[in-house]
Amino acid sequence: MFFLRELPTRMMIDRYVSASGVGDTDTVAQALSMMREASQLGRILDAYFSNYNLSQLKFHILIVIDREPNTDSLRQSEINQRLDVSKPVLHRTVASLLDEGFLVRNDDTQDSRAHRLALTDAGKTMLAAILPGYFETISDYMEKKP
Amino acid sequence: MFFLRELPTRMMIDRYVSASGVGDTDTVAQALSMMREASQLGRILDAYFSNYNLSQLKFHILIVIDREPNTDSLRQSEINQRLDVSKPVLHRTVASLLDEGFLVRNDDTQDSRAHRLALTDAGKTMLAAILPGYFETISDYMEKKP
DNA sequence: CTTATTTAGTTATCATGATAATCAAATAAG
DNA sequence: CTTATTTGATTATCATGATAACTAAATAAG
Repeated sequence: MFFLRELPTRMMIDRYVSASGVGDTDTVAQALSMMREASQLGRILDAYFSNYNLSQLKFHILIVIDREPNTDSLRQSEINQRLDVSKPVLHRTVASLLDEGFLVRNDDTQDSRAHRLALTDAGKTMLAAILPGYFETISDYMEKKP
Repeated sequence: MFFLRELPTRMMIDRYVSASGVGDTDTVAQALSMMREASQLGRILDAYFSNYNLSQLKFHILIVIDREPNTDSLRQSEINQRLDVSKPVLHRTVASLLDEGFLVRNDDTQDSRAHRLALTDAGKTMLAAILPGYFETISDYMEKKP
């Protein structure tokens, strides 16, 4: 999260960046602007997902299972390879998706410690319902921002 | 936070965006890429701040007080106008900065409900110590990313 | 003036991120 | 084979974000 509503002035950045010779002022200004915009868009998307009682993480879990080319299920550890989130948070969020009926869990025949997670029909329906508005929300933000 | 390590393919975006006519595929792809990069840089910055037992929010609080042109103190409500964060979180984090000795709090002579928050010498020293590395960290990330 | 509304700050509670530590099964090493 | 290490999942605990509801003081409205 990047909280600053007004970014540091070019002068202020310049005082530390080009003065100390560690980088380019414009590039740093661009990075700060990127972080601010991503925070704003992130908040807008969180609001969009909350209409469906979902979160960005839940959405991403559904997405990575759905888009897998050769199977319709993944292990928790495989989801973890695809999502940059800690194991306990993934575990808790998967548990919540199971509880809400968007995922089902079956034993893994290869490894008795593991399970395979697949989308239910409700999960597929939710994903189909949420995707167009997701891209539209992003598209709207990009058009309307200065 | 944007967790997806691999962004949706252009084809997948296209299926929802240009097909439904609600936006431009390239623009959406650019937005997703921006969110991913901002997440990654955010994690790197969090790691940098944690070396100083600080957070991005604490840093931003110190910054907005320090950069104020006509005064060396702000009310909590004034900080809130400058930072996109909820009142309770700001309150808690200011309390923590007071406790750590980076801020001091004095009564506001205009309004008995309010207080004025100013940097201590330790706060100014911390800010001076952390700023160059902050910009350098951002600069490094921008140079090294693909 | 008195009452109503707004503003500044605070408290309680919840949601969602992280790390550290643990258990059991699978795999590698001796 | 037996022991050591790695891997998959889980639990406990903490950090840091949010909203809702509250108090007290300041300000506006009647």
